[in-house]
Amino acid sequence: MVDQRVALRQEARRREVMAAAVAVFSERGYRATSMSDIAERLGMGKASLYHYVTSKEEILVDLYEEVLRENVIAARRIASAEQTALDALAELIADRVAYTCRNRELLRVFFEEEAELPARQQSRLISVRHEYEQTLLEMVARGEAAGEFQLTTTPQIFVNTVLGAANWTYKWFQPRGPLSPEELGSQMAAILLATLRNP
Amino acid sequence: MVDQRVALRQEARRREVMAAAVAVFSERGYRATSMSDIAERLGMGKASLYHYVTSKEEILVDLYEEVLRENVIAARRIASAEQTALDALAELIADRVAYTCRNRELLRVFFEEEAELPARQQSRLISVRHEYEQTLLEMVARGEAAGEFQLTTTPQIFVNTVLGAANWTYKWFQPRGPLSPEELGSQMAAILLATLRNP
DNA sequence: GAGATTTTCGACTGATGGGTCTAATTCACA
DNA sequence: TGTGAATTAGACCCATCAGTCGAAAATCTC
Repeated sequence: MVDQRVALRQEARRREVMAAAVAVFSERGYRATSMSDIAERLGMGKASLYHYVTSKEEILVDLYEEVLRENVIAARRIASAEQTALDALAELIADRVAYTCRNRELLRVFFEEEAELPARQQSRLISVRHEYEQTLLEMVARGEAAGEFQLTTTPQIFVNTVLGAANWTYKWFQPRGPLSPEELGSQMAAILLATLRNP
Repeated sequence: MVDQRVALRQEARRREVMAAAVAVFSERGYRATSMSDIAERLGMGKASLYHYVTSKEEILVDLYEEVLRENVIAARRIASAEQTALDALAELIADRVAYTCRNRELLRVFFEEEAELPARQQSRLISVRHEYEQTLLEMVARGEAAGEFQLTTTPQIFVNTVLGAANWTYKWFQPRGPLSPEELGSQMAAILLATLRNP
């Protein structure tokens, strides 16, 4: 009973620490950020941080774990969607863009700090990324086989082009701009899939 | 006479240092790279490095300067091209992709170490980027005004989408793959401009 | 409100890294 | 082969930083 309460409070505080870490890592970079920087942002001393976290590296690994988890879920959702390959692609791209725009700071860290990960996590990262990409490739292959559309390039190149455009949004999306992440997502999907609609 | 020879030799050696720095920065990140790492890669002691370079920061600034210079040149070339807006766009994208693929390591540093730049360089970076983007936007506006094509989104969004796809190539292009940077460039241009060819 | 538990932190440690100093070594040229 | 400049580097300095320790506050429980 009591343990529960304490555990929950700690959990919540831990999340605050992670959020602060994301903010600072994103702004200065993982390596350039000291534990004191994170602590300062929370108005606490560096030593206190270690009550919620065991190491700086653990923070980074956990952040990656969070994004990776989301990736796995997204990949599953994609694979099980019952719709035209074209529709599925559109939904996927819009989703991906929206997610990226909603978590710009986290994804900046995710995309730019790969080299800081311990080897274990690095291979997990690669394998999840591969799985995600594979799902996408299969989707494209399905659409092509069904005669829904025709590519002018390798599926691989098409997929990389699309993902590049979508991922890059963490660098330029403005949350105070006129478009919501979802609106931007569907507009970008339209741009990126235009090549499929006419040969 | 003699000074010339010496100056040239030093210049050449300096370039080797910069190249080594790019390689290591790209692999481990700027902050995680020590001067000894760079020196080691060249088979020399850390102290020797300082004969060719005055500080670690200077190396980074110079690398940015190099890319920035290329950007300015590219922007000028774009602006002065006498051709259809559509053709110009295609050429530009292909160019951009090819350049990025040919200098993957340098561009990884360029895109991922912005936060490490001193304020002076950071504003220069922003202004050059802005200029480049502006040129692109004008090109799109010209094509639209001339009735060459019609956008389904803001020019800004279209441009960001295109640049995202092009820039992202530093993350996945494989120099040992079947496609040359130029071939990939023109294929990607086709994908990205398809949206302009039919409403 | 005593006693246990949780949370906080000041002070410390060991390691790393940017940059310097001084001196040895190599090189170009006469 | 001698001389002065160019090149190299070992040892050193100082700042920063991840992580620890012990103890003081703050909080909770009954």
